[in-house]
Amino acid sequence: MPSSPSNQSYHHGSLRAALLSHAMELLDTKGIEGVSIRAVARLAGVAHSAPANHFPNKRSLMSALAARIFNQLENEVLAQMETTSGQRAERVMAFAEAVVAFALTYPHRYRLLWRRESLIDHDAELHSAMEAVYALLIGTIEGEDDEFTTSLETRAIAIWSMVHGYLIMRLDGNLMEKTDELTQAPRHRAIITALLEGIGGGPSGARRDC
Amino acid sequence: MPSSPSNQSYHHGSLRAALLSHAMELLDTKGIEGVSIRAVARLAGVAHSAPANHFPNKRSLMSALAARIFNQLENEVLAQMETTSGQRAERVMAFAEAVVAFALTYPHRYRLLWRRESLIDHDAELHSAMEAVYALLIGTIEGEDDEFTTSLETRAIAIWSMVHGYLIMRLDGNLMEKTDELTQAPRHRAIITALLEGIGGGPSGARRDC
DNA sequence: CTGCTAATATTGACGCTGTCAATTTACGCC
DNA sequence: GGCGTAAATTGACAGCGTCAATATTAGCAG
Repeated sequence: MPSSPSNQSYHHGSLRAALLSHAMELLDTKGIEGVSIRAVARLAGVAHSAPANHFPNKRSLMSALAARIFNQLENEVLAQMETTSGQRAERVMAFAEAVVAFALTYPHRYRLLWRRESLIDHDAELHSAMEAVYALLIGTIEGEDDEFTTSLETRAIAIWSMVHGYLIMRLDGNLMEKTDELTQAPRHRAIITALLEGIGGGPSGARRDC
Repeated sequence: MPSSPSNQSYHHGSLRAALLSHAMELLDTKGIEGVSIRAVARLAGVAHSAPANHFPNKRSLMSALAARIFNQLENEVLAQMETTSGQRAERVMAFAEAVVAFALTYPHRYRLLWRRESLIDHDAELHSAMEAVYALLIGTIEGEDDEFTTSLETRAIAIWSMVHGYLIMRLDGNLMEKTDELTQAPRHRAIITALLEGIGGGPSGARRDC
């Protein structure tokens, strides 16, 4: 009966799913370095070498984990964007809001997404899971006539880069600690605003919130 | 004679500097995971436990390495910015240009700078080395009257985030491969341009280069 | 110049890791 | 019912970071 995970038979039945689940648990509690094949196997109650049947090496396990995390992120972004059907700026802000919220809630999961040394270089499943999130981002800025200096794709990468760069530094506490302790959470809103309005041309508004 | 590294005496003389040098060499050739205390000691020709006298643990070694890398980056940025004494946009571009060039030349060094799990949380030397680069960035955008929607600090973090986010994804090959193979290197110029001109308000120029 | 102390390097051990090989178990299909 | 094969087990290996005990030497006090 493959549907019973706690089966005490020799064969686990659904070990692959159980391994991923325990790996996620370890990732959340102990961080990326805390995820080891042997520890995961221990949690699943199987021998240290049992995972080898489902994941040929550690990177394979971590890649499957990362793909699952990208899928979660996609769902979070989708949910957040359903609450907003407004203008381009609001849609971009909703995207950023969802990613920031996810990363701050599950910092280690978010970090793993970019830990390329721990992942398989061109894993198909992982790649398509990431592309799905990227497609959502494209959806936030396309549709209207594009007469910007930069292309649609460049602007998408710009948004993605900024959100990601901000998060990595915030999660690590670099540069941010002294600033965010004062202004609290919505700093990322100001960051996105800076991107939307530009920082090189001159004043484009009166209100300053951060 | 502490100035002779290849001294065959029992005491190395300048082991700490030699260890850092060999660690940098390993970092460049084998990546972050390739830097191990024992491998570094092997390269230096000392016992596997000799580094413990100079670095209490691995994070201490990696932090010293990262601080040295930040210092190198600071010099690169300084050199690049001396070639440009132009407007704000050109200074920002020069900063980005220097960081991008450094990261593409020494990808593993750049990656280590943000590998917080491998570094000491609040190492003083590392922190001040990073702040020095941050101060250069502040210098690129301050001076003129600030009447932007966002604060000076927010705009600095925005630039830094965008450059960093772009680089991490480009080094990893995420999202970038299919785009950069077409447009080649100067994609990051377009990214910075997007930030300078803004992406939310509407067209602000006619020329489109990427 | 002698002697002592503290710094530095060595050896050895421990538990942990990822990975491989050989073996045992049991499911499912003919 | 037997059998092939997938799945799990045990055991081993080298490499890792770290600690403890030991050996060597540099530098300074007298």
